[in-house]
Amino acid sequence: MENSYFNGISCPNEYVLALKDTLNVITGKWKLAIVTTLLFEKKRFSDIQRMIVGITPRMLSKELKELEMNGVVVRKVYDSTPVLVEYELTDSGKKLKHIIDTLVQWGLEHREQAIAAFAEAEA
Amino acid sequence: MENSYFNGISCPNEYVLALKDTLNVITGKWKLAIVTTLLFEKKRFSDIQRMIVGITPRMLSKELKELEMNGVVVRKVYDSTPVLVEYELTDSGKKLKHIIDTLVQWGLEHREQAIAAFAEAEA
DNA sequence: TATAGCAGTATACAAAAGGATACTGCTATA
DNA sequence: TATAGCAGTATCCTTTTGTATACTGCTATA
Repeated sequence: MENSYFNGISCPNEYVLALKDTLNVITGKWKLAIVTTLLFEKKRFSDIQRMIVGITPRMLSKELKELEMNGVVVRKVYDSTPVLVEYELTDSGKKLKHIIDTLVQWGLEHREQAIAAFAEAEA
Repeated sequence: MENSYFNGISCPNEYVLALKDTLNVITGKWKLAIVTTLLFEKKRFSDIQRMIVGITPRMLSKELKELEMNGVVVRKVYDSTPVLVEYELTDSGKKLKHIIDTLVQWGLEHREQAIAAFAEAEA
């Protein structure tokens, strides 16, 4: 396994790429919101739009395409009339729950300390 | 504990805020790079700048201020001559290692599947 | 036949994030 | 006394990200 230098620290190349991949998937204003609604169950475009308050169809379309490109979501088209489209998480997508939990956990543990630090920095 | 609606899903208000806090800390082009270099040991401004290839002093300064505001980093000024400034992770900051590990882990597990999905979406 | 819903796209714009470059005041060292 | 290093700041610009608004083609239902 080859190593690369990330911030002067030698570490496996894959680690750096893996980190970038993950960040790619979870950053973006609506990405985690979309993933969260889909964790429950697969949904249609208009369902998602209704559940996520404030999202425009343009952004929903864009984010869904990126999630699909990244293998987090699959778009299923049923050729009924009228056409039915459903968005569903892949296995990888479902595993994002663990990441979300970890992020929430850190946030909870950190919250009080952060508030204190912020108050101090303000003063 | 009060609940709020996140994407139409009822969940504790704190969870949503906690998630936002964490995302605030880890998003930004250089945030995790800075945290990673500091995980090793505390460092001076110019040390960090040397280790993170490509970062400008402007961005480093900006990101460090935000990390400090968020209680992830502490800025220590020793009034020697010339003045010595050191940046160090707080306890919360050190705990970000767990998040980074989780992100890398997901990325590694996901990588092969993602590549396949991408190839398919292209075709 | 008019209306509403589905699944989006198109165009234009505003805001946020990040980059390039130059500069500051300080001091230790050659 | 000139130079280099420390710890940044200031100004301007480009790129990326996200918003607003209108529109498309299709079809089921009233």
